[in-house]
Amino acid sequence: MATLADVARRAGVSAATVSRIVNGSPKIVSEELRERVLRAVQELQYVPNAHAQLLARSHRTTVGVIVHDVSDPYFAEITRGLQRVASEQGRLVIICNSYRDPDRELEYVELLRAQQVEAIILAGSGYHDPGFTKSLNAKLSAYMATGGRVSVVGRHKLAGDAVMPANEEGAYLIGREIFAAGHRHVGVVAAPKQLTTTTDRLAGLRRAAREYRRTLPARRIEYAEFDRDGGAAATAALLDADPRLTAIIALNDSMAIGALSVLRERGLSVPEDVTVVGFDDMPIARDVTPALTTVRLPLVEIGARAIALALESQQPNPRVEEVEATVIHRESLAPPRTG
Amino acid sequence: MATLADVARRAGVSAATVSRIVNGSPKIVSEELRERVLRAVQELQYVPNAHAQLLARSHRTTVGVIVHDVSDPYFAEITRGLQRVASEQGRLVIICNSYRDPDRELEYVELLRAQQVEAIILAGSGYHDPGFTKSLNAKLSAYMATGGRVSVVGRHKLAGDAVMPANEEGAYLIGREIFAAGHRHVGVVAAPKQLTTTTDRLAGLRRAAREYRRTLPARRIEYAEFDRDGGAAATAALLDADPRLTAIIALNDSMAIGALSVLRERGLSVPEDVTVVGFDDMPIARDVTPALTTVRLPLVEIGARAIALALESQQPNPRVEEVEATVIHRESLAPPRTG
DNA sequence: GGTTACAAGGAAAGCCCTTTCCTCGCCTCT
DNA sequence: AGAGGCGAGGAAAGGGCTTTCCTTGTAACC
Repeated sequence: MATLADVARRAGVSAATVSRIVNGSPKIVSEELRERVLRAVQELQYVPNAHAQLLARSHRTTVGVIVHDVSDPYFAEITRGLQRVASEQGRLVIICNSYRDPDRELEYVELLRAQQVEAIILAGSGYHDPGFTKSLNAKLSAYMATGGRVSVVGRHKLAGDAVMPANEEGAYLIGREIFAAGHRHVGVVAAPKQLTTTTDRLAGLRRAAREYRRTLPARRIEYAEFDRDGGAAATAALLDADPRLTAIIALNDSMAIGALSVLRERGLSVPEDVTVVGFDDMPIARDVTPALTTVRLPLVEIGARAIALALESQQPNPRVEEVEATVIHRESLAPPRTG
Repeated sequence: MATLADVARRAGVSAATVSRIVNGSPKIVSEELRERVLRAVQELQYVPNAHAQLLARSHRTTVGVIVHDVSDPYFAEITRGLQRVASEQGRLVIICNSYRDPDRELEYVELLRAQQVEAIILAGSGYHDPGFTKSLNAKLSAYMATGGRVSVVGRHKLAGDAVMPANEEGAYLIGREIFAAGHRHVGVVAAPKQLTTTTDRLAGLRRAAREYRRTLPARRIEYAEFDRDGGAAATAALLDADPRLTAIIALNDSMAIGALSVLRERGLSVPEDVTVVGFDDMPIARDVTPALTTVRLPLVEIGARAIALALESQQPNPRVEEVEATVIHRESLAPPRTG
């Protein structure tokens, strides 16, 4: 690779001059030199070494984001919002997939710190695991102590700014709809227990149940992987345990889609035989049959807010922003047959 | 941020020793010093500056990938394969979304070069635009001239290794199924004309048509954005122009899903009234109603191959690997009503 | 006892830039 | 004519790390 020095030599000027021209510094440089340098840059196909620049300059310009998996639509949407703001602000973003592995998450925080990122965004559910939370917080605090910015989405107990999707409230709202429609035998297709997202949403559901003088017994909650196949498995288990189920609440849309597929296989029609609702309102939710009634979280905006928070001027006290959830009514919810 | 020198000072040793311990160099260091250093590292929460390391070391360890949009399932899958191989090989990957903007693509090549990446992977359709192709090639060649590795997926005319999805062949195969089933009025929901993916797939369709002594007149091809809404718009246009259509071939699954939604709105049932087929076999294809008959491209593997090619030992002559397409039979294809 | 050999740790050069501080030459003003 | 000012360009000091080459101290050998 051609270096600054190569260009300088070729143009017969000092490195300082080349640097000034290449970076458009305010310092005035004569037209003649400028031309010679630019020509040399062209001829050598010179591109400045970003790492050397970073070392020499003081300000950082990269932000890191840790998600469970970008190819999961939930995170894809968040990342999209994030990217938009990032490029508006001239920042490069490094995306890291933790695949819901706490250790990997820890490693990535370290890696991003090593990369000297300006901010770290953590998206995705937290874990009920005090040990892990503690060590993550320790790493995050160390990073923040040296001027790093941290912003998390949907995690209660972490250092840094936070944007909190209304998981509890959203679940409460959709739960109300279910109970208001008269469902008595309702099953919950849930994500793994140790995810805070699971417990938050479950809490909302329970609040709705209480309001309608119902309960959500443990046997009507089936925990599984937080994806389509997990949803299918949990639905099958629920149905096997109690064939009278008239409604299934899935804790996200992917799981709801898995539920739909099992129901179809078993010849049960939705919503006539069984109501199914999801959570998140991912784009595909309107295109499955029947279109999913679900809870919308403004994911793109959540991502955008998270990075904006991190990038905004250094405020000492962590801020938390709540974002609302709304129920999207489509076709997969109906009253039970025997009303 | 604590630096190497800080650690050295605190442990009362030289920077060289700290470096050797932190990086596990083969050089032997006494147990006592090692302990002192490790303790200092702990206390200072020291993390080596990755940029300084990169500058000081010779070997690179990051690869860059340019896709149209990671949140598009097509690229999400490719990226997943890519990421897998990358972490197996201890590489960090930087993902760049070009949003199908040629200029941005050019910029990103530059940016990745500046980041000193070991390899650049370009995924996603090429453009029929000689000027752009030429300048992209120039940049790529400059990069390769200095030891950079390039690998592209599905682009004919670019420097570097390539993995070529069988776009023409896949389209030919699905085309044959359509014509063999007896469809005579078939419309094509196509992506923008200037994408090579469009022309390749169209070519395959034409070959199939020829074999069945049919043609694909221009008025039966509607070009639109390469996504769900584009598919919906194109389908509507096609239907308006010729209500007798009995089959719609969409050039990818997203567009097919858009087609499905328009058909549903208009009260046409699939596949009884109209057959719909897609392309790519993205995960959701099996979950829409009716499940999509489509062409499968092994996307995860394509991503994995692309990065493997780039990372393998420096072979001078570019290699190209073809990957096969297969038709996945589901429920959205049937013979036309009037035999 | 003197030489050699080796092991353990340190000094310093180098990686590629940015930026501060200088220098030099010329113009302007009195 | 001399002082002062200013404008254009360069020298050099970092920035944080790796790694080569040295130095020093000790063990081993004849």
